[in-house]
Amino acid sequence: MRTLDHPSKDEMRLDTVLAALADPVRRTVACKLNDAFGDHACATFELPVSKSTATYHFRTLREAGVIRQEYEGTKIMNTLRKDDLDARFPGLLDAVFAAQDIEKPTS
Amino acid sequence: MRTLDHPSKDEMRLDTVLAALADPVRRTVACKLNDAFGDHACATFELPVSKSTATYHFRTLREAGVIRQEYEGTKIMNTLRKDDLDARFPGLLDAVFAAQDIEKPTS
DNA sequence: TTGGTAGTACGAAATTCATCGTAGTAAAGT
DNA sequence: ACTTTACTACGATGAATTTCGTACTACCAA
Repeated sequence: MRTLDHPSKDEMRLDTVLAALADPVRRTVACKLNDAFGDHACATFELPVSKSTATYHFRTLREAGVIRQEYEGTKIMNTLRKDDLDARFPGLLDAVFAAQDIEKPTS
Repeated sequence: MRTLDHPSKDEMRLDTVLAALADPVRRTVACKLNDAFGDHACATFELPVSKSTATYHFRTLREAGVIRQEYEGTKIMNTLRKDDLDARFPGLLDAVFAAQDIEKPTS
């Protein structure tokens, strides 16, 4: 079974988290994970980039600690590490999501 | 009299603000402005970079809308645009400062 | 076992970023 | 008028980021 490395809560760095969330493609992923229910395989995000670029962005988010990635068959299921991030940097994620919604309101 | 360009509140972009705050040197500047009283000329920050690099970071912060820069004689006085940022992206700045303090507690 | 699915790894190219030194400028001090 | 101060502009450089295509792999399904 394939597994992927994730930083522990304590290993999360503010530099890295902010840099991860500064990119619009990655912020879109994080926001969608925050809003949505159900399945979140990488392919379901319809990002405006190629498949290999998408892989890069998902890896960047995972290595920053923003998302968790777990294999499920050939797919990778992505979830937001909201609890861990809230514990490490309280209020940060919510402020970013709120800011995103102000700038680009959803529907 | 020399003046410098600043984005209006509405021109502030989340991408740019987050990218500005993702850099440790720039985040240090913003945090110090948030904490301190009195004079804040560029030279008072004792950053671990050369003078020309410091100029670059201050300009990046100004163009993102994070700080305001105004000439006063040969000096430039820097202030945090807290009110504007709070109005545009409520809670964001405070969350970042709180996170910074968790990661690198002041004194 | 053959084929499809969902993603990764790798290498390359383009762009942006962070850094610096040098030279210059505007204002203030003497 | 000259010097000092505090900063900027410019050009260069190296590092990091973002992008992509191609080739590959692990797993599942028929």
